[in-house]
Amino acid sequence: MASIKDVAHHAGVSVATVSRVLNDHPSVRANTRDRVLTAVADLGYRPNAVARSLRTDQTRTLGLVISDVLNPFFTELARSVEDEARALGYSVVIGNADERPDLQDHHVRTLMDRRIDGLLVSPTDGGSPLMLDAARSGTPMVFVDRWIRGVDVPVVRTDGRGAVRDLVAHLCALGHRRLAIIAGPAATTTGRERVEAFRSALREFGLALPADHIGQGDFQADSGRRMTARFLDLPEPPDVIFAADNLMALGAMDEIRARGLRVPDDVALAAFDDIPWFVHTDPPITAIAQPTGELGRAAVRALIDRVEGRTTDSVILSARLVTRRSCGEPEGSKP
Amino acid sequence: MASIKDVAHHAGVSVATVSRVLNDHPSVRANTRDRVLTAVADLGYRPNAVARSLRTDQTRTLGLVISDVLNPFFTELARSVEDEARALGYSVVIGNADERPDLQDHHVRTLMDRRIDGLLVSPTDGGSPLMLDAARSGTPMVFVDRWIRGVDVPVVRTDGRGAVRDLVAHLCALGHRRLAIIAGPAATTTGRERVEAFRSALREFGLALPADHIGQGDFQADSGRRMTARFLDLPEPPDVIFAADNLMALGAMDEIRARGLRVPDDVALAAFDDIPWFVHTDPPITAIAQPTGELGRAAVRALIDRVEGRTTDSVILSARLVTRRSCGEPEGSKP
DNA sequence: CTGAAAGCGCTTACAG
DNA sequence: CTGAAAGCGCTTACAG
Repeated sequence: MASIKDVAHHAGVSVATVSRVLNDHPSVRANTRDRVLTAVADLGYRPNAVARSLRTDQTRTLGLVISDVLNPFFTELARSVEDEARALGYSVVIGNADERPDLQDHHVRTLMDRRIDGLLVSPTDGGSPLMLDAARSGTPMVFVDRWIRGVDVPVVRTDGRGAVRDLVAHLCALGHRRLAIIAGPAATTTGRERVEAFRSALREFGLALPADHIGQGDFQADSGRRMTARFLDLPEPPDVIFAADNLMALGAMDEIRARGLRVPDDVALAAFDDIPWFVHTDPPITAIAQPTGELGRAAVRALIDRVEGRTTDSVILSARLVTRRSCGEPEGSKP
Repeated sequence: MASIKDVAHHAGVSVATVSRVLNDHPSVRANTRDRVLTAVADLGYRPNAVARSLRTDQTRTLGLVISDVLNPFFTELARSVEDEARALGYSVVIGNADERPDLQDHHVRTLMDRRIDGLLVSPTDGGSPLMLDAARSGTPMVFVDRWIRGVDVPVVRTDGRGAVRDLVAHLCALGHRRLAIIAGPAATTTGRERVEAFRSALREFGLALPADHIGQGDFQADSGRRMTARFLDLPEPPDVIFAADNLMALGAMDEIRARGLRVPDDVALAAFDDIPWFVHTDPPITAIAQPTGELGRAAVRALIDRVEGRTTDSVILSARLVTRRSCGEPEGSKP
């Protein structure tokens, strides 16, 4: 592969001059510039980004550690992050934590070793020592979707409180009284917040959330299946299962179907996070939709602000309820 | 951030010695080694991967350019690629082409500028000049799923021929006679091969594939919707629509539902690529399943073989038909 | 407007 | 067993 030296030689100038034209430095004579550009084209020269990064101490790369690539919510988030970053002149490298703190740490470490300019994380846990170090190390960082308490890092997330309340109102209006939730890990903010929002909405409607109606999932499909089995084995099973993400809703569907039960007749089902397939499931699934694209874009803007030395605030967007048939006939239909 | 110089100073040795212990060079006295390790721990030192790469001319990173992150097939592929690569000591950086040749080229260029050790690509087109250059440039490369003709690069892919024939047999057994396909871009191998396999299976069963029963899609959802609309507007619409990937099947479902039609009563539907949600759609969707995980792992092994100077062959796995209810009652049920 | 030189943080032959 | 030195491919003050 041709190096800057080859180009310099070919153009009959010094490497400094080649570097200048490559970086659009104004003080290069037009004629010199043309000679260099010709040499670049002739040799098919491409600057070595590794060498440039070492020298300039910047990689123009952002790291993104997501909780689970198999979760369409995160995949859509990753997409919008990459789009916005590219528009602003940055690349992004993604690490998939697969909901495992150890894997998350692995990726944070690898990314920092590569000297990425900034780190976007949706933490799978409450903050490992490594993660805390990273946050304090001076590498610009922003949390997206999930965050860690007690760390001075901006957060870009969705507040699902209102939508969860709307969901509970919807469920009560349909006559449901025994509501259960499959929660995410208590170590994650969204794991905790969604249960809390659910609990306080229930309270508002005069309902309780007994311990055996809280299933401890891990945001992945299998746990949704296991928790659903546990609920359905209860002497008095719940009327409704609310899955705190779409993967656990998938697991719930698997279990319900395996038992030959029907949604919503035997159990109603609702999910946090909306995905295109929810329109086509049997029945279509009521879900809480996040403004995922905007979330990703806002997170990138916040991170790049930090990277480039500007200040940023946290941003909180809001989710909305999308009601479909999985909890019973929607308002306005025949009973 | 501490550098190797700081560690050397702290431990009272030269940077060469520090480098040696970091790289497990045998000729370091145990005592020296311990002193260095202590300094490393004290300073929280992490080697700068950028500097190391510049010096060693290897990044221990693989590039993966996938056609579309929003497609669960590619997302699962990416997952298995990353898993296998990590197990073999490599990182992977993913570029999402979003089915756009220009974006694909952007990522190939960026990845090569970063001097990744090897490139895994599922091309979105028939081979841009840049792609052809890359293949010839000496950077180890392997195609996965899709490939480019006339380029000497190993291919790891699935042969769907047998499964497509099984699908057509299944459809004929159910009495369908007017079969249509929503194909992928003709510039892609899978775009062409799936139509070809479909056409020759039809011929085998004495059926034709008229031009107006071939919809030209682009592997993304919208095109599935548009082509389905076109089929349904035909004076004599097809009995069955076969979508060449799961995203176009989603689009087809959208259109069918928008018209208030039912699957399979009004039109039957089948898809290439199976996803977990196909079990829960209304009705469950008959699909052709690829061994996606194995595909990704085999591709990584092939690429790393090349990177490390070994030779590799192409590998061809096979797909299988998973029949569900979207084409009519399965064999053995009541009619 | 251009070049010679230093230096980014590593690794590795070469000496001793 | 260890160190001094060269060099990977760039960028950028410093001179001229």
